[in-house]
Amino acid sequence: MKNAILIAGPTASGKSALALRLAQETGGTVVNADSMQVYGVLRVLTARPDETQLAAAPHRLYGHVDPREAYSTGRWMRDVEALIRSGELGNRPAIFVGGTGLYFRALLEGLSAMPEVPAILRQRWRNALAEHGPNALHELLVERDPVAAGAIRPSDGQRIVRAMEVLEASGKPISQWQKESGTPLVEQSSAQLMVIEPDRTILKARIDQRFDAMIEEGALEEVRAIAALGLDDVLPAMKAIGVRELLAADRGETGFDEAIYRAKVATRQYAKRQSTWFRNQLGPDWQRISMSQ
RNA sequence: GCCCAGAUAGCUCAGUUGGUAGAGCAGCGGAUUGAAAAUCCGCGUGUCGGUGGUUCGAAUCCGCCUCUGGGCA
Repeated sequence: MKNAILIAGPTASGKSALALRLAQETGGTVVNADSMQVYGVLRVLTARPDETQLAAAPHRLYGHVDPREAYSTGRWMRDVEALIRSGELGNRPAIFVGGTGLYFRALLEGLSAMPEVPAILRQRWRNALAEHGPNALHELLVERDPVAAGAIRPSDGQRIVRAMEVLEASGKPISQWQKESGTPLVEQSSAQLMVIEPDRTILKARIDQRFDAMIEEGALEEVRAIAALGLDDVLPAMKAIGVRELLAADRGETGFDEAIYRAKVATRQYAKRQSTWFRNQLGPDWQRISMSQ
């Protein structure tokens, strides 16, 4: 698609507000590019737009996924593609906003067309990882896909498992798949690319303040609600920052002050990883904004 | 006022019989192609409270001072 606006930035950098403003100015649609805000739970804890904000401009791909499901970059790309094809965006700009660097890369460069891996296979390799550890699986990968093995550290269990399951599901090494670039969904030359790069000290203050506000808005109740679903801890929705920390406190394993501190630290560390991605992975075409508002 | 115990990295602490110091957490840098709020890699950032002494050499031993905690008054 043409004339898209992309807004990347670490958590709590004020990007959602900027996206909303641009949507109102242009009549465009805000499209979520955040891997956690897709889930239909944890509205407060994932800082998903509230009713008022949703009413102020069209928003898409927010909270549309059941937390029992494991969403993925591939599914997000298919959702975006379906949205574009539906024609509902019209000729007003789509404003992609979020903190997931990989989503932006996929949008601009496409994702290799690897086939869906059957759930049974996925589970088998995950079990193998749990049982034998990453190093043993890496040795296997060295034999079966030496190129991928060379690029993946022997300690990186998650990527090793991905390489093994793709190979087994498709009969083709993941290193081969990755050479075949996919189809971009956004035409970069016509797009406006913005990344917010806030000062660390200011961002820390904003993170602390925002988490306190989340607690006041009912983050604990949200976490209790998701716990009541009895989901497996490995599901992405259960990995949202604050879930583990607040649940531990709710069970009496830690104090709430401790849980809040831990969650703030985890958010800060996440923001740092995001900043590293944006700093080094986004190309020179991105406009770097020191701080919006 | 007296007695005792502390004072070492941003925080909590370790440091054998003297050889200019190291863990965890925090922090910083990096990787990143369907779990990415995930996963993984690298880095110690220091007036060892201050001062004088003993010693070739002091975080370590001795004196004095300062601060903190506890006890006795």
